[in-house]
Amino acid sequence: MPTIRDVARLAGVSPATASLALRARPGVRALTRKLVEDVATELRYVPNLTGRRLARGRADALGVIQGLNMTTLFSDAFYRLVLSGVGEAVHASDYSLVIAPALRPGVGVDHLMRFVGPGTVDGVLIVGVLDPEWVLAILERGLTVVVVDNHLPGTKVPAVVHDYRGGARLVTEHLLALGHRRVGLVGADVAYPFGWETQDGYRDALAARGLDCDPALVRLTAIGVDAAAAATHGLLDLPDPPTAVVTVTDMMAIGALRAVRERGLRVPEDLAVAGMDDVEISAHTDPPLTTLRVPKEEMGRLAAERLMALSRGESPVPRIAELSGTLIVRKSCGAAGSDPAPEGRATSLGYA
Amino acid sequence: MPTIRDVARLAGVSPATASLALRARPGVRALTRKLVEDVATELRYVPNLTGRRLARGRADALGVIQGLNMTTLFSDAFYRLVLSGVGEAVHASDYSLVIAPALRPGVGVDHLMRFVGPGTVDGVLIVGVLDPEWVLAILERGLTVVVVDNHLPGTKVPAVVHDYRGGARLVTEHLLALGHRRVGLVGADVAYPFGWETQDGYRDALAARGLDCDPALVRLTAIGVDAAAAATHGLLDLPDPPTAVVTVTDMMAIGALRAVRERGLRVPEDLAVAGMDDVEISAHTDPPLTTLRVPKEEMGRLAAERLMALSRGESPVPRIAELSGTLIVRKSCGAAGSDPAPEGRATSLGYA
DNA sequence: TTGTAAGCGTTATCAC
DNA sequence: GTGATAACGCTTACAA
Repeated sequence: MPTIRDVARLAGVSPATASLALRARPGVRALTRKLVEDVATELRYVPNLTGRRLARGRADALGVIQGLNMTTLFSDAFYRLVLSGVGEAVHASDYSLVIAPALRPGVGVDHLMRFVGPGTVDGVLIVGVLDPEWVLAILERGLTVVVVDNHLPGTKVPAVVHDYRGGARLVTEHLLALGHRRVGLVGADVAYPFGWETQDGYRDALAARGLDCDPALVRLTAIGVDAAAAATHGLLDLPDPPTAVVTVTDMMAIGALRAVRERGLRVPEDLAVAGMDDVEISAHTDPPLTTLRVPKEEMGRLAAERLMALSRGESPVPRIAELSGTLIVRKSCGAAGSDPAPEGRATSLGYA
Repeated sequence: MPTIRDVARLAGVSPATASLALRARPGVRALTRKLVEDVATELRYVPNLTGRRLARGRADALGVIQGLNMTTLFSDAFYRLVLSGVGEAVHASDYSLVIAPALRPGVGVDHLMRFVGPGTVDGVLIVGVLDPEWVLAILERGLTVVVVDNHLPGTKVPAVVHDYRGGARLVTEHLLALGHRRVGLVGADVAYPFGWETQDGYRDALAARGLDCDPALVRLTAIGVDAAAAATHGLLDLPDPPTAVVTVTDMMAIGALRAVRERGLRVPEDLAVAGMDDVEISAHTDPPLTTLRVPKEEMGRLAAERLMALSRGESPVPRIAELSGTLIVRKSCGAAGSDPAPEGRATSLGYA
């Protein structure tokens, strides 16, 4: 592997000059630059990033740490789109993207530093939910941190979040606007903001119509297809069952669809079902899901941009950026809608 | 940021000893080691990976370069599972995973070296199809390369591939075994191995039964839902249309399903449809797809392992590793089957 | 068992 | 404009 000294020697200049020339920096004669460049291509010289990083004291790279509320970043229907946005932004700025292993029992924060420690990356993005102590442990290791799709109340950790409260309200209001008066909630029984924000949004919508919240209609369960199916069965077992239900993720909505099907009932005639997230599969269920489109890629993009800014010493404000979703009306609530354009780059960036 | 010299100084030892102690290497007294470790945790010392990489001359990291036959590695239904397997293997070996930006006009191989050049990674995995010249250009830059899901005939580039020929044959045979005699092929009009291998497999199956291959039943199109739908329409327009069709990807099968639906016909009664790949969505179409399960995660895992072995100087044989898929019988061909376990590790988010 | 010293490949500072 | 030279943080002979 030729080094910059090899290039310099063959070009008859010093390494310093060769370095300047190859990076097209001012302060080197055009002729000299040309000479150096020619030698470099001749030698098939590739600058060694590691050397450069050490010398410059920065990596121009970002790390990604996955939260605990997903099995795998790559396979999770929601987060892989966030990751896609991250990749876009990072590469657009000529930063590298480093993926850390998932935290597991046995893989602690210190182990993580062997992959995304200071020096290798200029900061890390925490995607999803991670115990606050762990986040703080990461900060203590000297890394710049931005959290996506979660925030740590009571801390100063910058975050990019989605307005789940407003989103849940929007979805619930849609059902109410369709005339439903008994709307159930299949919520998430989790101890992080997503859990209570979605419940609050649901209650906001009811309250705005002056409706009472019947506790029997609220079921908190694990986030998953099976648990949501069970919860839906529970709702339909009620003496006075709901005519519509909001599930806080689309995968849970798929569970609800299954429960209805298992009873020989139909969606939306017997039960209207609305989800949240708008993942790939949501347009292909039977019937296609009415849901809230969470701007997943945009969240990833924004978070990456903020992290890069932070690593350059800038301080983006506000500390917490909140994006809002949009209602996607398909067929699972009865108000038929044509399928909208798939989620893509051009999304309105509604700060709340 | 404390360095190893800080740790050494405070522990009253030399950097060399501190280095040995912190890496739990032999040749240092237990007491000394304990002392060094204590100082390190006290100082919150995190070893700087960049320094280590430079000193050791290896990165313990792998890069991933995405091929041209996908939009995004993270969002592609097929390749994200390959990537998932890669991540698993890489992290299991304590290697880092670096994602390179997609090659585009303007992002050439040299630009790529700013992300996954020698020094930063010990080798790169090329996922999917890339022009042979580009692969060679990467090799010329001194990187170790393994290609996944494609191979470069006539070169010595190691690869992990899937037996698409055998797979297409398996799927076609399934249709023939069900009694179909006019089986169409919606193949891929592409100039890389996948294209012709799938065609060969289809013909193999027919030949094994002593059937002629009616050229009118073979349609080569772009890989995509719409093109496949159009091709299927073409087949159904024939005076003597097929009673079954094989599409070489599941996304194309979805196009075929749509075409049948658009004509007011039914699957499988009027046309049996079989796909290949078995992506996430394939179990959720209406009807669920009978398809070939390509071991995507396994391919990624194996490729990563081979690349790591290669980077350590070992030479895995054979140069090309070929994996085979398995037939997944669902309902789109009429031979009802219960849905098999999903690919990969059990996930609580498992689809219904 | 421990310390010294020489690199690894690059960039940045400063003379010239 | 260009060239020495000194870092950057770590590992590893080799010497003690």
